[in-house]
Amino acid sequence: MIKKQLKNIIDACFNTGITNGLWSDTARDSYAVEVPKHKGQGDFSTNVALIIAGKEKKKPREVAQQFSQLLENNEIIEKIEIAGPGFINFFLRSQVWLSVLPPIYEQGNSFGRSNSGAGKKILVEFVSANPTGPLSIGHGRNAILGDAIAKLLEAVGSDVTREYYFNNAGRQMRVLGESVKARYRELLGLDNEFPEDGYQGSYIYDIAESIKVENGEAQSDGDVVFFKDKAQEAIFADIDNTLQGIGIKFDSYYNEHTLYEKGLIDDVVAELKSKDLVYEKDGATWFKTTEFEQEQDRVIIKNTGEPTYRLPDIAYHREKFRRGFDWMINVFGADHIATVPDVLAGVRALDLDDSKVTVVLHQFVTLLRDGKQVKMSTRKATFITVDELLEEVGEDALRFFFLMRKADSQLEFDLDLATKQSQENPVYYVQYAHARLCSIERQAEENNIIPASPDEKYLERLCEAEELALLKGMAEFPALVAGAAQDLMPHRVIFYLMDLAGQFHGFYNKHKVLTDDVELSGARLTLCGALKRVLANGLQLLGVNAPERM
RNA sequence: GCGCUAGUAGCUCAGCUGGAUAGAGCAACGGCCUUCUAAGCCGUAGGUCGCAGGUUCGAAUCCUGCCUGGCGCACCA
Repeated sequence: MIKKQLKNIIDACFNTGITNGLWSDTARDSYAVEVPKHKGQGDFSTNVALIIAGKEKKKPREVAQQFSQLLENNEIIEKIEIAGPGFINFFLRSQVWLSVLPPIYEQGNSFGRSNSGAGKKILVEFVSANPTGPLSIGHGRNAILGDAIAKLLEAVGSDVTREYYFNNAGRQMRVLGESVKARYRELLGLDNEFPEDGYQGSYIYDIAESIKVENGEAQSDGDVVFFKDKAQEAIFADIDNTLQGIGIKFDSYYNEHTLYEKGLIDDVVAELKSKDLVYEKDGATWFKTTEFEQEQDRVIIKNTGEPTYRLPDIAYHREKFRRGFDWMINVFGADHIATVPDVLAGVRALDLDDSKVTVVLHQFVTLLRDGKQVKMSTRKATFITVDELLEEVGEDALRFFFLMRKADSQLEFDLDLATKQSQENPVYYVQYAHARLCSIERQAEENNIIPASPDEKYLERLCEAEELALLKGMAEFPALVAGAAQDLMPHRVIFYLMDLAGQFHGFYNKHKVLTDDVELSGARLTLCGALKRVLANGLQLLGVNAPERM
């Protein structure tokens, strides 16, 4: 907000310069106001002079000189310096930063939220695992990332729908049914044929066991479909339970089957046909993906008459458009890379705007146990489930860990470290700052020390470097949230919080909040209260608890 | 071979649309608890930002080539 004020002042000067014939209009919107990296370079800095000079072949420092003359006499600016190649650095009056406090107190738990994404209807599709087994650690990253993205978008005022897309038909599920049936017969002591590529996890035995308890031997020659349905039911219940355990709730579940029921699959084929984008070859139906900058055409209907996954995916996306979403976000694991271009090609083929579809691709989670990488496979059941991980590290650490890295980075999860050193987990660093602030407030109450009102005059006593840094940090929060939401990058919130918590810990060790000086104590208490609010709001955005005691 | 993605301190990673002296955590070393929670703080050490060119006033960031890791390249999802 303060940055915005300054931006307005700079924009005004830029315009004045044009009026006075100092420079032309070409640099408009291409210069920036930023917080400089190093101390001594002011509170904010702009590269406007460099940009103007670059466009007009002038000397940057001269332009900066001219520009700064237009900036004289302003109530928020203490001084201006021209530095380096031609940056203009702004040093603001320290009282300016106090203006963050009232909004924090007024807005409370909505401080940081904004309406920068208001009026947008957004679909976030994530997890979308078919019900063939418990959620593995990879799904865990997907789930937490997707949910955090949804939370961020909600924070900027968008209307967000969380959707889980699944398929309970097809080969995978048939194999699942066969696997359960084999285990069931095994439990009954009957001969059985476990499918070669069957699911070997112990959960298959659990499902078989419960079928045995329920039905005795009655289903020993039961249809595979019966076992498949039972398995699906049990596994979905399990997945749901897992998601609940990490605090995730979906607004809708979309079954691929719906697309068939409504005839939407056929619609898509018909439409592609009418556009001459499909052809028959070797008994299969091919989609001319080469018309959309792809290397080869792709099969959409196999020679058996069954569609490949692409076709329903395309139909599903068209359905999303029809449902009126302005932005459709898919959170996928890296193993789905190949499907993305095909679906987007389909979207374009149907004359839909593919720029409304964003795919957030996250890399794999590498698991380390005893310093060695664990290779995971659902089928062979050599995987760690989200439940197991949750059990080991707890919900807060789980969320925090998964969100700490940007999606594009592979995430290394060292189990030994996460369990053994969970006390030194970064999540505690932030939570501890919050707990400390709460503790200070409790002590203040006991000693009847009253916080200053957020617009109190003597808040000007907050002039230590650490205090100003904290005020400055808090002022950045709303813009940070808006940026993280727009770029779908929850990890920025984590880094922000760690930084802010760090600044607080530093302040805490250097200055005492509760002293005999009533005004100073009151002022610092107000600062602390605001800080507590910002930390709590930030943690809430990530779905992490903000404990009052630790 | 092709596509996507990454390659930054001993390790794990930030670095937003190119910007001024490249940061954090862990690990290492040295300090700080009779005073608001030491799950904390302060300090020291640690870097040819994979390599080589190019674009520019200015490159970890953009472009090209090469090297290395991960993931994909099905009429599986």
